[in-house]
Amino acid sequence: MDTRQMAWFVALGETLHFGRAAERVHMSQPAFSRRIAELERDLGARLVERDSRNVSLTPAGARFLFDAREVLARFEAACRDARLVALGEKGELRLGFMMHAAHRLVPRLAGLYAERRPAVRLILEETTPAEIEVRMRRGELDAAVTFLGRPDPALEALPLLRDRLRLAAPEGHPLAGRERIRPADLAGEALIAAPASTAAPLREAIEGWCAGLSTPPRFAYEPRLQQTILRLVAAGLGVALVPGSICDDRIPGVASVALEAAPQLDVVLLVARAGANPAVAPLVELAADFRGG
Amino acid sequence: MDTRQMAWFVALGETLHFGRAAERVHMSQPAFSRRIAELERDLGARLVERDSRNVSLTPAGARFLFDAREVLARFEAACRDARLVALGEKGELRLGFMMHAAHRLVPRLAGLYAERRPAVRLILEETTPAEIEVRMRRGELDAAVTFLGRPDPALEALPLLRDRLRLAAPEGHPLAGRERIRPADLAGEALIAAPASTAAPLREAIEGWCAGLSTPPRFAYEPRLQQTILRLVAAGLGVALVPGSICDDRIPGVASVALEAAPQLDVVLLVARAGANPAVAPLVELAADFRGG
DNA sequence: CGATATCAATGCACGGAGCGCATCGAATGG
DNA sequence: CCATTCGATGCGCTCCGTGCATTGATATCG
Repeated sequence: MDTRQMAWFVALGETLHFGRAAERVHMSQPAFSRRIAELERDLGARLVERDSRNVSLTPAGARFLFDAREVLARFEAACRDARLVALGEKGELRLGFMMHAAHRLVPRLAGLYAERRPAVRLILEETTPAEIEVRMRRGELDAAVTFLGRPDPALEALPLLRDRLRLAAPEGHPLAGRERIRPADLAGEALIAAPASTAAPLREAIEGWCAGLSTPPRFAYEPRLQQTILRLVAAGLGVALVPGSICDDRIPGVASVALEAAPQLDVVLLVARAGANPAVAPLVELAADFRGG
Repeated sequence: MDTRQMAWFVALGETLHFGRAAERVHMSQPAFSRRIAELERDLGARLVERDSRNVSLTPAGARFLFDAREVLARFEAACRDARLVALGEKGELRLGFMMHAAHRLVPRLAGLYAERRPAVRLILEETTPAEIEVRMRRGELDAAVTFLGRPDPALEALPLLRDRLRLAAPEGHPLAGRERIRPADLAGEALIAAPASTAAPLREAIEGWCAGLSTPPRFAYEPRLQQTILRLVAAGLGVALVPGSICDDRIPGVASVALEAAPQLDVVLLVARAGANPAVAPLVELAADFRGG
């Protein structure tokens, strides 16, 4: 028993005429009669009353006609939606992103994406670069905005922007008034930075810049979120090296200072190379435009 | 494209294994592989990613799996419901009835019917005996409670109860105090009765009883509803000959008097002889019980 | 690193489901 | 009373869908 039988019966229910219904479904009348009889046999219920002059629906037939229309509509919709999802026109797109990107990058991306694919539900998951790596590999994310990390053959990294590290210091701190600082200026300072297990590329950039120091910097606090780091700086608990874009909006109580030979961090859009979710395609295009603009 | 393909795909989606899915739907693995490939071809979308070691759903496949489950469930429900309607276990039953029956008969019937067929929606349509005849013949009603009228080969009449005509007169009226009256007592009285076009059997019974009078009775008012008739009587506008059961509940201002050789009216359950709606069967049984009790 | 096992895809031949054509039987209308 | 209409049935044929055998690719283990 299948939906074709339903479609045949709907044709019959609408015409109440075997010949015309058969014609509508591109079948000969005898074949059509047999299919309807077969449907009734399978169902174990008489659906039409035929007295060789006119055809009428039984109560069961009327009910089945009504239900069949709905089932067929949903069937068609399911097939259409599968196609749309395959084309990336509909469905879901899980976009992971690190907190740094939440300020400007992700909102802009999300807005532009929604214009191109209004029917795709964009699921935003804020997390950390380390988590992103794991979840991308497991296929739990379709794409992610993160720092460029170790190259992965299965993942493609599309550059979005390049960020320079800056110093974030409490207002009134001796370094806060400087035009530009060198690694040596950090001697004895309490540093605040996320641990490598949260954002390896960022941590490596920080430690790399400090590598020249005779006494290695002291990491006083290691919270995971950039938000927290800046709050701790504002509270005067230490200084931090942070991506410059973070300092775009002034945080009360925090001053930002340029670094000499500031390390650069690439913020990239990470997508699976073997395109799992077709809905990522417009996001990739967006990344290219983004780079240009 | 039909629901069998959906069922096959659901098996695959749940096992993620061609061999086991094929087994579940009683098919060999090669045939199953082909059916899935065909489904993907018809849909124009890849539903599963197979890398010859394990099978995984694409986004389109996941969506289709979800939708397919729903479509299949509704499909099954539609088939099941058609069967139930054919068995009279579910669906609708349109029961017409004349106003006279609204007082006690129909509420009791409806209550007992609902106990036997809780899934059948009983649609009650109050109307007149004349209207009932027409609508039964057109198949717009499945059954009706009405006076026994002219026998119709297509309709079966099952006796429910037998009602004697009584006189309804305004309190204080000369006839109101009588024990029993004869047709001659009505001479000169203003009669109130529904027209023959509304309830032929009732009207005929009334006119038949009055047939012996030298001067035929004067029909002062001819409203269609029994309710109206009794109100007019209460207002002192005339007297009426009404089915006795109507007088069961006392109407303020109306007295009822027995008739000599009172005509009897059969109240019957009318059903189509060629049982159109299977849901009437328990109603027919009910009518038999009713006659007994 | 090679042998083995597992699993989906493909080649091939067969059987039957489903089709169209011709026809029948019943009912209707001129 | 014959012509027409319409659904059901008989019959032969075609091709779709099946199972069996096999291939090709890939992971697992000695």
